[in-house]
Amino acid sequence: MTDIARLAGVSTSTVSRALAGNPLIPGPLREQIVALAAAHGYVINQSARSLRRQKTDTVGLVIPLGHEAGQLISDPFFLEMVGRLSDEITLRDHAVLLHRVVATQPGWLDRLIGAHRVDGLLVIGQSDQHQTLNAVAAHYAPLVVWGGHLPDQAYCTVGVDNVGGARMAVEHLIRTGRRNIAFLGVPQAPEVALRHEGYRRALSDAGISASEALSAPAHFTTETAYDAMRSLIASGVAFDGVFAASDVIALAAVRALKADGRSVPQDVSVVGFDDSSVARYGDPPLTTVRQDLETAARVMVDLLFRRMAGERTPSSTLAPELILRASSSR
Amino acid sequence: MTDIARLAGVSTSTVSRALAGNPLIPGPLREQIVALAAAHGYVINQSARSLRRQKTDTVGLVIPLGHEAGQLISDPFFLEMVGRLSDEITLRDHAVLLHRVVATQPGWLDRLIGAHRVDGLLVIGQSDQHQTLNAVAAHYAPLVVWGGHLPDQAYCTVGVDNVGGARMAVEHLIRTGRRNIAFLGVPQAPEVALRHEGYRRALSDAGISASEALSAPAHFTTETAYDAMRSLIASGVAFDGVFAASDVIALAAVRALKADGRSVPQDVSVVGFDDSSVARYGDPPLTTVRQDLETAARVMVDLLFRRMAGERTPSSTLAPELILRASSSR
DNA sequence: ATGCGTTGTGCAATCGTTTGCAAGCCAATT
DNA sequence: AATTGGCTTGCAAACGATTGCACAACGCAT
Repeated sequence: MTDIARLAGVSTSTVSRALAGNPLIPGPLREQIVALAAAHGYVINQSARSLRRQKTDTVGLVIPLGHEAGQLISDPFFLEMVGRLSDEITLRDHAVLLHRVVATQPGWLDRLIGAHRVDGLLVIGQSDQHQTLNAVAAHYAPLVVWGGHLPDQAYCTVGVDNVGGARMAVEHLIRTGRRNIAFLGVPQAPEVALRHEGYRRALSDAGISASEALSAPAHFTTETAYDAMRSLIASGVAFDGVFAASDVIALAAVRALKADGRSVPQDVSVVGFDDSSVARYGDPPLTTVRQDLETAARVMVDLLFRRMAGERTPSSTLAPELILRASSSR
Repeated sequence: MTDIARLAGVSTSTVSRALAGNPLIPGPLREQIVALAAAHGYVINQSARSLRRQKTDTVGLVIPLGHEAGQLISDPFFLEMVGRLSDEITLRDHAVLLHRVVATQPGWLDRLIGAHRVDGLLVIGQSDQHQTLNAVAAHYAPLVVWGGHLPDQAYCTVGVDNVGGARMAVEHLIRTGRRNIAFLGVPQAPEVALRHEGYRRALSDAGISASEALSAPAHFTTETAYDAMRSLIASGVAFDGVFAASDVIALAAVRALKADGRSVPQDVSVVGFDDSSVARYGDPPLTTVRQDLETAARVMVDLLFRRMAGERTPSSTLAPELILRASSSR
């Protein structure tokens, strides 16, 4: 900047103001300086700018992998969410800092915040970090979390009605004559716990007793889901329907069922959750509970920016939609 | 930091050194300061640190969307790549800054670099920015690009042998008796152009003349791919095989074919490219050319870090693998 | 007591911006 | 001619770390 100032015959203050579009600097001079900077390929150093302004124009995107066995960001739903959120954040002229948090030592979130690299935080999925999030929300406002809505929750969430969505899925299975319906998912993550709750309620409303033996713990990865389905089959318990906590789990389950010689949906109806890209192209195409990611991302980013501006915003719950496809019989 | 220094009864220099694990500070004192910092939730301000050290411990992940009609990061292959690269970068204690570059005004890459927010850049896909990349590589070394290997290329790339991979795909189609093979993809992106080249060579080696009428322009999005397939069908040209430049395109093509009453693979064999997550679960599961993303990500990050350390590394080409599934007949 | 390493610490400059405050300039008013 | 006020512009102080250099303290040999 010093160079540009010398070239333009003014001080760095003037250059700084000109580049910031400050109306104190008269139009012609401002344009001349901007042109000069462009010609010399000068770009403002963001570290210095951030330090001085105490803001970074950057949003942190956090993917907690606390309860996951796998080490990587693999679920297509999460990845689509990353894409959607990035688009939305970029639209607002902010940069995106991606954080993949796996070894969740206590204080990881505070450290993220303390580093002052971001002006706000978007957390994709609560994982098993509900307490941490609650504690942090007490002193850090610009934080929006994608996930389930819990009763004792102090932070701002956006998410679909998981209980209602699960209910729609299971009621659909019951309506099409299924009685022994299995659940696939680990309830550590609140979203999954809520989906399990919806599953139980739908069953009990229909007068069906939910057997514990019908729930198998499957993480959000193909491998554990496949294994969970295999061991459910091996356990010998009878079932004619499966409600999975995600599409990836559902598709892995379909694969395991086929490997066992059962056909979908004739022998077993399968319903997933998310309606991520894989669901539509699945074999068979997957009946699933759609979460509208485009809206979700827009709402999350909107809430975050309002929080960054000092507003206190409430949580927001979106309506899920049941998408009927071939993996469940009519 | 001043506070911690006061509390510990030392100067900020000492605190800085203690926190950095500098052996100048004797063990016991160092531990005491570290403990004090932890107890007070003190975290080093990264803007200040970056400014002073002139490095950010951050890698930029760039997704150029120059030639794409759509506005967002949607292709699952790109997203999987983002996930894989993030994992690999995090493993090396660096942060990830995600850049989605859509309106590619000239100089966008220089502006990215000039802002000094990252120590190195990973570009996912050349898009139509080959010239830009070439120009920048002349003065900016820490840059690794995923994409096709071009003859006049000054920057470091990692990518599969696109010509060879496409050849394998098309030869497989020919071997199984297909003669009229269509190509789906826009050749603006070098990867796609190279795949088209492999397609042409395989045909001419088999003594089949490649008709221009068999190539349809499809972008990396479901919609344009679907439309491209529909208009190819509408054009009335006869074909019994399709080689698509990506899995997303291939699956959209399958959908369009089914909508027209043709069955896959009986009437038309379809082969994709990428082996992204959707391919395996497709209906029917997709024969495709696999790009090993795990290796790819590791190689890219490894090369980038060597370049950041000052080494001059050459480009690297990975071997593609043909994955046979049900979308093509044997 | 002096000299000389060795070790541990702090001073102060520096990284590249932004911005409050003051001052210079010029025209208009008294 | 002096005062006022509006525009422009620059000075210099932050922002919060890191680090070269100097110096203090200490033990030990002379």
